[in-house]
Amino acid sequence: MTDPAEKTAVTFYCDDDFDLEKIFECGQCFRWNRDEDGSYTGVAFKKAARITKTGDDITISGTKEDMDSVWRRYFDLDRRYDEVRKSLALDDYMTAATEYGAGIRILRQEPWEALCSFIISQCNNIPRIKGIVERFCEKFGDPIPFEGKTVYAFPDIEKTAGLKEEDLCCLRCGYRAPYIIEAARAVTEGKLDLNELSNGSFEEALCALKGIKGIGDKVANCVILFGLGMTDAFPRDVWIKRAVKEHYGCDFTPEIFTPNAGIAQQYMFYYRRAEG
DNA sequence: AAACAGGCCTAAA
DNA sequence: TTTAGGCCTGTT
Repeated sequence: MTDPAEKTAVTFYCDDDFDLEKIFECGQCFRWNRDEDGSYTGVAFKKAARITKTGDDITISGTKEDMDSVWRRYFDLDRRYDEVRKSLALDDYMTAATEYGAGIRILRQEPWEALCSFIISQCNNIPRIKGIVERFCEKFGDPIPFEGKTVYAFPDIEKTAGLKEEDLCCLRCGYRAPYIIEAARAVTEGKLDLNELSNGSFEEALCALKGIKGIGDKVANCVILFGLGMTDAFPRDVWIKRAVKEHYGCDFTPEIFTPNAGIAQQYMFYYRRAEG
């Protein structure tokens, strides 16, 4: 097999927010890993890549076609995050949060990967989530040659739908195993059209996702935000609940951040977690 | 050792 | 409609 990623790369200038560490380690994704030189390698949309930042230059391994067909959208490059931050700095707290999180971008991930990853995320910490996801990919994902090694794509929905619960025991994902399989089957059986969801409303997507056993409000909102690209979805995990309680009280509504409540949520999350 | 972790489900008020 | 307890696994 050829490995074009080793030979080519695309570099572009970015004067907007783009901090690799914050993007990949703010809790929104689980498949990017840092190397000693500060670059990150990962897989998305069946493409492996290494991404490096030098000054304001971002270099992504792969062809220009990969850049245009995958990474531009994945990294949400058509949105000005510096302007989003400004619009969200409505009070002292959000001013501090957006300054602290400057450099974050919301990744537009594959809907299925987001769905599956955030099912796994429930009641888990990030290292364990990453471990489970990685074992899932190694065991059931297509191999992709990259930089002399083999990495693995996220497993296909169809393949997952054909698995039995015991096939997933090696992941050590516990009680989430049936949820993963059920979600995949909902898609292959036509009960849930993940691609179509992004064309509909937030409410429709929320309702459709929560119709699947194992997907509640929090996971559904994560899927809508990170997988469907609806920037108003507002996942409430324990950290967000703490932050909201401490700074806004119980009459808070995320609509004050419309149309970017989900992005606001990410700044709040990242900031609150850093406080410990 | 026992409690807790980036939820969700079910049963019971 | 809200609340408690249990759930796999891993770490503290």
